[in-house]
Amino acid sequence: MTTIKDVARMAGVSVTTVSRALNGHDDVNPETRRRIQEVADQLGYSPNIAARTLVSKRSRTLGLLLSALTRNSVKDNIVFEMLCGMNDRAAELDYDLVLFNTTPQKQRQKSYKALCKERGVDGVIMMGMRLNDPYLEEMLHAAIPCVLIDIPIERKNIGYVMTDNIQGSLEAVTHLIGLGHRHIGMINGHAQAAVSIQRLDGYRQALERHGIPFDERYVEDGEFREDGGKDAAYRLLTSHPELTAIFCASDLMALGALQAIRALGKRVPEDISIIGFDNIVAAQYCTPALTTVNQDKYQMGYLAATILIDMLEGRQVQRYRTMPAELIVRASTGPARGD
Amino acid sequence: MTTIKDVARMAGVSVTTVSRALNGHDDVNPETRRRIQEVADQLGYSPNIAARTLVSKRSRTLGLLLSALTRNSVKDNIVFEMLCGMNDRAAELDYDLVLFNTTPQKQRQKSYKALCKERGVDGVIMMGMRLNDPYLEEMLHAAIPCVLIDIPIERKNIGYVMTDNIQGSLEAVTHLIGLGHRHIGMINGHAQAAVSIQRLDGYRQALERHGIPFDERYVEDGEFREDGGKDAAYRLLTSHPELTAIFCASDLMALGALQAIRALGKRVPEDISIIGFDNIVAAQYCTPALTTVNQDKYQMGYLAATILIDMLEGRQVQRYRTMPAELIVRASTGPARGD
DNA sequence: CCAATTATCCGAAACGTTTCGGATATTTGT
DNA sequence: ACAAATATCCGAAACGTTTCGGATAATTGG
Repeated sequence: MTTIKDVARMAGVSVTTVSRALNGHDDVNPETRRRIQEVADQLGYSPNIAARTLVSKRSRTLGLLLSALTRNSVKDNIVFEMLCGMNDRAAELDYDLVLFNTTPQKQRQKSYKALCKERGVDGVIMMGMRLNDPYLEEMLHAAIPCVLIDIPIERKNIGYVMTDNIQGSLEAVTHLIGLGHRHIGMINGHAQAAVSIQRLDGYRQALERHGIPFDERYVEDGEFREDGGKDAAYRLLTSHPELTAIFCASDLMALGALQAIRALGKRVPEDISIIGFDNIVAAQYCTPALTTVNQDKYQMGYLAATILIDMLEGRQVQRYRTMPAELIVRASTGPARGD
Repeated sequence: MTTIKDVARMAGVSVTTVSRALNGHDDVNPETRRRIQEVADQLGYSPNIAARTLVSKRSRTLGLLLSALTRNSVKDNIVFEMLCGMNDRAAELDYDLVLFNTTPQKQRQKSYKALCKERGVDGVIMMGMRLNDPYLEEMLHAAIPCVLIDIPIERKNIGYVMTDNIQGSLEAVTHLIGLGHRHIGMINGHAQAAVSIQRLDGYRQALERHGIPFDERYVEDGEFREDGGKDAAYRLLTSHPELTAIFCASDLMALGALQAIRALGKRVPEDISIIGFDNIVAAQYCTPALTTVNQDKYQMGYLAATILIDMLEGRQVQRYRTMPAELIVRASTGPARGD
């Protein structure tokens, strides 16, 4: 492979000058710069990133800590869409992405900071992390630029992007109430997710605004999993037969709920209305098509990369972004049955 | 960050010894090794990968060239599932993955070899590449270990993994013939995909075995896109009203075909039977649920990573793998209508 | 015309590893 | 007891960049 030395030799200048010329410093003669550029092109030179990283501490590489990139998340294209967004933006800005391999057991051995330092990434995007994840705490102290997805923490060197979950669930539940529902259950994710807290909040606010008392027995956790949603729906509907609608904090759980309802011999939406959250691909294809709250996942990934790179390159920027949610009414919601 | 020098100083040995101890070389006293390991743990030392890569030319990093990781592939979870498989396997074997950002215009400027060398990746997994992609040709000459997905090329330093597409489409079309269909159209991808060639082959073989003449006018390309499938189905059905079934080379195109058929006022499967390929998530949720040929996408990614790392670490290994395809009969296929 | 500034270039150090070649001390074989 | 083999360690070079501090030549100001 051709190195900077080859270019220097062939152009008849020192490596210093080549480096400075190619990196756009201004103490190099325009004519010299042109010649160096020509030689570099001709030789197909491109700098060795390891060497550059070693000395300059900058690698034009973003680290991705995606806890959900594993076997059982394949139905769930959320991560994928976000990844596409990040990848597109990173490509535009000429950064590369590295996927950190972080199985839970590895987390114990290797600190967050070590992970980043040894890889020499300039910054990190984190998603799918639980609020009590040890990495999260650690990250707050490490001085490494980081953008969080779905975790609203405001600190130096940290940005986040998330959907307006309160607005989203508020609209969803209001939609149900508008259809005459008064006994509305909720299948939430788990307590260690910021989105769960917010979506529950929106649910409560909607009820409150319409004078419907909040009943905590109407809320079950489904761990954001399909079978978790199925179990939760089963528990909810058998314990509280008065329920006519269920708001789910994710489409995947809503899909599970659909199964449970079918197994119980009830119909959607005639007997029970269902709303999901996320607008995953399966939501528009399942039967009945799922009414849901759309998150612009691609855009979130795109924005996360944008914010991170802006931070890295010292641009002033809005570090915290909340994207609007959008209710998408399909076939899984209808008027409340008259009991 | 703590470096190898810190460990050396604190352990009272030279950096050479620390390096050799930590890397498992055998010319170091067991007791010394233990002490060094202890100090390293205590200091939270982990080697700087850039420095290591620079000198040793090995980075424990795999490069991913995924042409399909972009906005319009979000419905298509094939790449994602494969990625999950690669990621899991890489994590098990302690490798990291880097996503090369390769927009088409960048390909022109930067050679494949330069891309790999400058990043210092040990090997590469390629997928979604067209047969006439310039990178492909280049890669055959570069001496960089590479695993191809869906491109059966047998060379030194190269492996591939793909599905048995001939068997898969053979089964699919045989299934249709078994249901009494005699006029079977095909929506293929495009000529620059090995899978298209193989799937067409399987289609022809199935017809041939049952004495049904092959009619090239029954085959249209849909470019593996949903709208492409829709257009192709429209052309096929309007030009050849005798068709009672269509075999699609991808589920995404089958989804498009479903739309076209609906728009033409026909029913699936009563008027037209449809079979897809891939078994994407949407296939099981759409209406009618799609009969399709399953590819074990996760396993393909997992295998690709396995093969590549085996090659890198000098293990003897089966470099070429063809995975069995599996016909999954759902609701989009039925007996041929009697005209 | 001389001093001061500016433009342009370069040598050498530094980044954190691995590894080659050798050095020293210890053990073995006879 | 002595040569040979072995076990254990280390110094220094090398990897390919960037950058600090300075050097030289050209230009400017008065």
